[in-house]
Amino acid sequence: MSVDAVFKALGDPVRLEIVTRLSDGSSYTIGKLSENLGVSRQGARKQIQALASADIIELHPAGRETQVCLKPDSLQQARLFIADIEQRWDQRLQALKRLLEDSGDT
Amino acid sequence: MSVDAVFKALGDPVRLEIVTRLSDGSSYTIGKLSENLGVSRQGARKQIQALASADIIELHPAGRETQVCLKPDSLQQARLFIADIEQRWDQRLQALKRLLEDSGDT
DNA sequence: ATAATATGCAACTATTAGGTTGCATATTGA
DNA sequence: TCAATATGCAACCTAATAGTTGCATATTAT
Repeated sequence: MSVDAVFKALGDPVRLEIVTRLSDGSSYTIGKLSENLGVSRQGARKQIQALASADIIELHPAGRETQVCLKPDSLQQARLFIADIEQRWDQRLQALKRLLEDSGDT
Repeated sequence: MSVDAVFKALGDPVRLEIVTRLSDGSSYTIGKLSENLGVSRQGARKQIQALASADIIELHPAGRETQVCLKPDSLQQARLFIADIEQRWDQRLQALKRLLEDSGDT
């Protein structure tokens, strides 16, 4: 799964709410997860599917219900991507700072 | 700017490539940034605008060109959001582990 | 058996996104 | 001045997204 797909999956308030709820580490049925999201059950189901397709959550069908739980690997990948961007940026700023200090010495 | 909007802005390969290029800390003109992205200049321009609207980059017009540079604050916000999700998840796992160990002691 | 429950699937609509092309305009260099 | 350059703006197309409603189906509880 490419990292842009993970970001894309996180780029929606309903999906972000779902992820936030799942971050408590427990698993929810699709039905419970779909409550109070501000959209219909079927609307919520689509967002849950989108998150599953981005490998951010996992669905475990059991009997007539399906348990949903978080799968943090993709999230970590996304966080590391941002951290890398930030690190490059910081290194560049440090380099610029050193250049300024050196020229100030002469 | 809400964090889902930041994620949304990062959820596209062209925009992600733009951010990656800018992460070297230098500034590029819109024209230079638009090269070799696989889309037309106008297509690239739209993505640049999307990133600017999400407060991920800044545009500085000067004469006939416009300099583009990264603005890492929104990125940090997004990274911290993910880090928080991961932390909650980890804490829950730790708690579960302790529970198992305790019950194993009895 | 039957009713309630949890979910899935399909069709449909409206909006947004990503992309294009064409043309206008302001700035700069020769 | 005049040509080249950098960019902006607008119209347009297509595909994807977010959402809906209605109905089907499998599972579970009484």
